[in-house]
Amino acid sequence: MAWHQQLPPPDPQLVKQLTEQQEILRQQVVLQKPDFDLKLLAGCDSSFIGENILSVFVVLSFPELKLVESVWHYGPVELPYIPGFLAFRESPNLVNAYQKLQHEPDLIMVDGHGIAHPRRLGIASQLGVLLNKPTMGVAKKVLTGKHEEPASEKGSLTPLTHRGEHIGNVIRTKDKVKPVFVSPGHLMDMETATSLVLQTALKHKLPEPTRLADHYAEVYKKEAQQ
DNA sequence: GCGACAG
DNA sequence: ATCTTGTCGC
Repeated sequence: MAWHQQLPPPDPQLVKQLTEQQEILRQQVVLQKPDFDLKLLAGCDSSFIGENILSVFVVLSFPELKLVESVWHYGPVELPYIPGFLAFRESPNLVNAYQKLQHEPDLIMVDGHGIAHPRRLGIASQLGVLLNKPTMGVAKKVLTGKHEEPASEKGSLTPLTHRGEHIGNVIRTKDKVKPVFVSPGHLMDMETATSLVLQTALKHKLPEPTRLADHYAEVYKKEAQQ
C-alpha cells in the first residue's frame, strides 16, 4: 500500500519565500463575529486536470439554500502542493473565478482549513484576506492539532487544539459519518462558523455550499477540457 | 530523531 | 487532488 509513502521533498528556498508572504497575510486576518445579515452564502472548490486547475464558486440563498449562481475559471497551476501552503497553489485561480460572480456573497465556505493551520493561515483565511470577505474553512482531514473523537450523533463536536489554542471544532454533521474540521477563516469567529456548518449540512456530511461547489466542479470539468 | 502532512 | 472495484445502506 502507501501508508509509508513520503511526499516529494519541497524546495527549501520556495518554502522560505512562501513562509514570509504567509506571515504578512496572517497579520491581516481578523477574527470576530461577522456583522452581516446573511442572505447569500458561497461555496468554492477546485479540481485538477493535468497541469491545469479548475475552480468553482456557487452562491446559495440563505436560509433556503437554493442555488442562485455558479461560475468557474480554468487556468494553469504554478506551484506544487506543499502541506501548509495549499493557498498559494489554489487561491490565484479561485480569485479569478470569484470575480466572475454577478452576485456578491456575504460569506464564503472554503474546502480546507481556516486558522486550523500550523501558522494560522489556511486557505480559507488567506482567500478571505485576498478578497476582503468573511470566510470559514470546512476540511475533511486534519492538518494540525489534536482532538478527541466526537460522539456518533449528528451535532456532536469536540475542540481541535494546537499549542494551547482552540483553532477549530471537529463536527459530526451526519450520524455515524466521519466528522468535518471547521475553523473561522477571516472576518469570522468560531461560534458562528460552527453554527453555520450545522445549519447548512442537510442530508450530507458536507454543508451545501461546499458540497455543491464540489458537484459543479465535476460537471464543469467536461466543459473545461474543450 | 521520528512521524504527520488541508487539497 | 488523482488513480481505482466492488459493495453496503437509505
